[in-house]
Amino acid sequence: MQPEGASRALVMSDVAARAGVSHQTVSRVVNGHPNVAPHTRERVERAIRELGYRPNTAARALVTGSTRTIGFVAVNINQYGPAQTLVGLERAARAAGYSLSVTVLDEATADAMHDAVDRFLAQSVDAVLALATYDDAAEALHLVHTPLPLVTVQSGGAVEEPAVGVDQVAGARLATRHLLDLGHRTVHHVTGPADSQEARDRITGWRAELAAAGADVPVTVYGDWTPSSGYEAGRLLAARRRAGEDVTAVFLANDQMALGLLAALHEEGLEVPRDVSVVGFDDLPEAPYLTPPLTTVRQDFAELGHRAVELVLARLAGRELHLEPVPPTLLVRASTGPAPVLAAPAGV
Amino acid sequence: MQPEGASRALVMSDVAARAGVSHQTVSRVVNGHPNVAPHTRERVERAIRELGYRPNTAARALVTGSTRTIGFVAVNINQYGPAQTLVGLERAARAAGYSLSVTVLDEATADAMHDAVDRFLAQSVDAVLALATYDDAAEALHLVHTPLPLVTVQSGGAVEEPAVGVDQVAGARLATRHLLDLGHRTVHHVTGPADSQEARDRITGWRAELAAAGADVPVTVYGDWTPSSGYEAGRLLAARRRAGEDVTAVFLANDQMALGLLAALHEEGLEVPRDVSVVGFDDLPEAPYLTPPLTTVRQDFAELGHRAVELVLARLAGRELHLEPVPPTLLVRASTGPAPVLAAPAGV
DNA sequence: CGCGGGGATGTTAGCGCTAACAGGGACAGT
DNA sequence: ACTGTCCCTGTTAGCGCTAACATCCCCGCG
Repeated sequence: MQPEGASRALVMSDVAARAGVSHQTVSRVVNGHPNVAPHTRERVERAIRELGYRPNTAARALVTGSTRTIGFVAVNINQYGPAQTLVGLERAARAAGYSLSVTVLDEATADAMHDAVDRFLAQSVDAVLALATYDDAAEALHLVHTPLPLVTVQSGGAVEEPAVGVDQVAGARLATRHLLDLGHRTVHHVTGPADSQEARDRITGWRAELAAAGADVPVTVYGDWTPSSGYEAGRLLAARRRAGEDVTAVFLANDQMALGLLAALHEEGLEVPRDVSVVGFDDLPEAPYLTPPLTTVRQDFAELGHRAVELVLARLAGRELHLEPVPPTLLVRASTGPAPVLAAPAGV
Repeated sequence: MQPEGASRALVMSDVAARAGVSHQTVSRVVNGHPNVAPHTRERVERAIRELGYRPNTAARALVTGSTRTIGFVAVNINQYGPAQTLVGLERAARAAGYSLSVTVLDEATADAMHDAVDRFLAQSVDAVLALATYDDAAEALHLVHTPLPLVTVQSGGAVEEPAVGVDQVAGARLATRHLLDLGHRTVHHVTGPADSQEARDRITGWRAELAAAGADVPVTVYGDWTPSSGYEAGRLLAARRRAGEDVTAVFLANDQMALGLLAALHEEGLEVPRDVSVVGFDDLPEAPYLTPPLTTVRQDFAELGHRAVELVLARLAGRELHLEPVPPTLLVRASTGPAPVLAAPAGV
């Protein structure tokens, strides 16, 4: 299919010679220009196939000014969400004929962010995608001035740049609604770190859903995404429960904390979901394998990537485009169940 | 520092005009050529700074044939290891003045792999890095013929291409040794999937260390990286223990399985590390937060990335270079302790 | 004092491609 | 039959840069 011996790189005129046309006609065929006779087009296409020709991107970029490359900058890629976002973005970019150049920042300072964007500029990428879930990253992004089209991902409305994201508020409402629907009188919430827009949005959603149902809004339990903080939250909530509080349902801002909470509840002799129902957020690969399998909220990273790239393409074409946030989905597993009929005044 | 108004892209002759030299002299300064008078060099550098000039990479790539970009292809980036590898690679590439173009494959077929490498070729990257821990990916890589320098990462010797990796065998020996040193008479092993070279290497290391210590080699328990399989392994090992087998120490091929095993042992009424000591592999971010905090083996991904890029640079320069695998380290936490003094004939 | 040599700089020719313009043939309308 | 038009194809001129060659000047040496 492709010539193995890399004797000399093929160029357009090699194809032209073989097809008996000028190199410009080859260019027209390659770029899908309309005014080429079907017969000619076919011959050129055959020559391209037979030779295994590929246009040189550097030459193309030099004359068109476009590299068909998108830069992606993120601060933290260890976490499941960011890693999945990268995957979704890459896939969507590839589908649109773009490749993704990735930079992972060590720290979310304006300097580091500026450096990254600057490097992208030097690389002459066509646009920059930035993941900015944390406030410092979002702020740093604000301070970066660049002629490059910039699209932020998952910044949750913290920036006015064109942005795409998953609807965190809706996700939190979904989780909370599910628990209320199961008959729980209220839902406790273990938050993520305060400097994360996503964490704040999840609090907002949880609160909104409780308010809509007329349920009590319990004091939040602070967490920081780590299983350790989930564990602590579990101890705390168990204590509150012993003190007579109505702790039968807990919604945690991520699955890792749910993992810790599950362990703590187990140690406290509370059974999930018989005594307490638990919902997480993220749908980690291990979520179905926890004991019990975790009910959680899944974000559609493929769709997120798709919309991000769509937005980039729109900006590149000079179109204004406003995209709605991606709706998340609830995955009901075994960690949630009907509210226990404890000292509740009203039974079924 | 940098002109905000992107009126028109600056080119070399703009700098040349300002510095009162020819564009070629500017080129020489930019590329650090020796024969430029200090005085001239200084003037040119000042002009570059004042104007905020940046060489056009496309033009440069066109004439030099090098894009200073490395392609990275991986099949699975969701897992902790691969994601960290990406981060390490990017950092090292950036430090060496290269940028990383990433492709994530949906499936490890030869076709998909070929496609990815082909796209890199079209993009005229300087080299390709491939993550091939699974056999199918490694095989696919074998079938790909390309003029591009190719370096594989974490393939564990399954490919003869120049490769870098973490020493999985050594890691497994470290874990096993640690348990034996604590006085355990033997160590049980929960494996990873059979089609993973890493998983096989860990079995090899575990077996080698047991053999070196003259300890019994118990039948392995099959796992597949998932917490679920770890949970099953926990049930199985607890049963074996009840049947009189000497199950006081378990080494699992990854932390996720350890997570499942921990849950199973807890359910079985076995306490870790009093009854059973547990060691994982990977040092997941949640490892320190499990109950109990997990003793595990950490791979140095920064160093891995560094060596991978070093190898790429060597190949690019035509140098032969053989790099030793990166040694992993053992992190002792609370999940391991001295062997219980059960029905053992010899006590302390 | 003339000449050779080497360091500093300038000039020229592409790298492979696309855009803009030029040309040529076929067809329709008069 | 002639002209205008449209479609197809070819020719030419760069895109911004680096490599190779040309030039110039200054210095040291015979």
